[in-house]
Amino acid sequence: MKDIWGALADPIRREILTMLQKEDKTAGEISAAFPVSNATISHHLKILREADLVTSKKEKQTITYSLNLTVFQEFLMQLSTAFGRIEQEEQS
Amino acid sequence: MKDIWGALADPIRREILTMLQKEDKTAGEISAAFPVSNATISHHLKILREADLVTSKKEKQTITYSLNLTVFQEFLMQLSTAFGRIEQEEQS
DNA sequence: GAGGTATTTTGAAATTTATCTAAATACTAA
DNA sequence: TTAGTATTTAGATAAATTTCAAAATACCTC
Repeated sequence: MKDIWGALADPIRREILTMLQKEDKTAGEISAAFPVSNATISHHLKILREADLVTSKKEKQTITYSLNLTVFQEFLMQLSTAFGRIEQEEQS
Repeated sequence: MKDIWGALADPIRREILTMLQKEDKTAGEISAAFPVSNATISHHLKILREADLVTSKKEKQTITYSLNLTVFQEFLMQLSTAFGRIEQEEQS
């Protein structure tokens, strides 16, 4: 459904993206990191999938999630062109 | 309250920011641009103010809103450092 | 097939958000 | 001070979102 803003509006979903930066994780591993039910995390993952911010790959029993960095960076690009280029910070 | 993500989650609020890029506008001018009541727009403006994304200045009868580009760009900076630097596009 | 683990889906409750109308505030001008 | 314009606040309702427990799906192993 491609609602990136909506997907990014929830703090749990943003944390999920952050943890996927380091490495791919299974739904169970992601779920274990938050104090909510796995049904809830599954729902958050669905929203992230629909926004194309993550991809999932079914393995034996588990489903492994990966960050779709490309989509995220395209989103950042659009934002930064829409709202003025990001300044070159050159401290030192 | 500084909830930038929350403030940016709503499409009307994002449009308000976009229209303030061109030039400052009064609450009434902003309100006139959307098919919702001015009370609703006033509420959206409050959320944008609390997120520090806009500033307001009371003039005679009107209140003029301005985009706080600095806060927006800091937000972009944080995002882009968190999720990998934005590529240097150098098409010609 | 029976049981076990991993994950998603369903359906419902709770919370939050967006919206409206009406009332309140503030200022101007006659 | 009365009337008018601009904006916000209050209170209520509607719609969307988050969450949970329980059921469903899928796959693996005995």
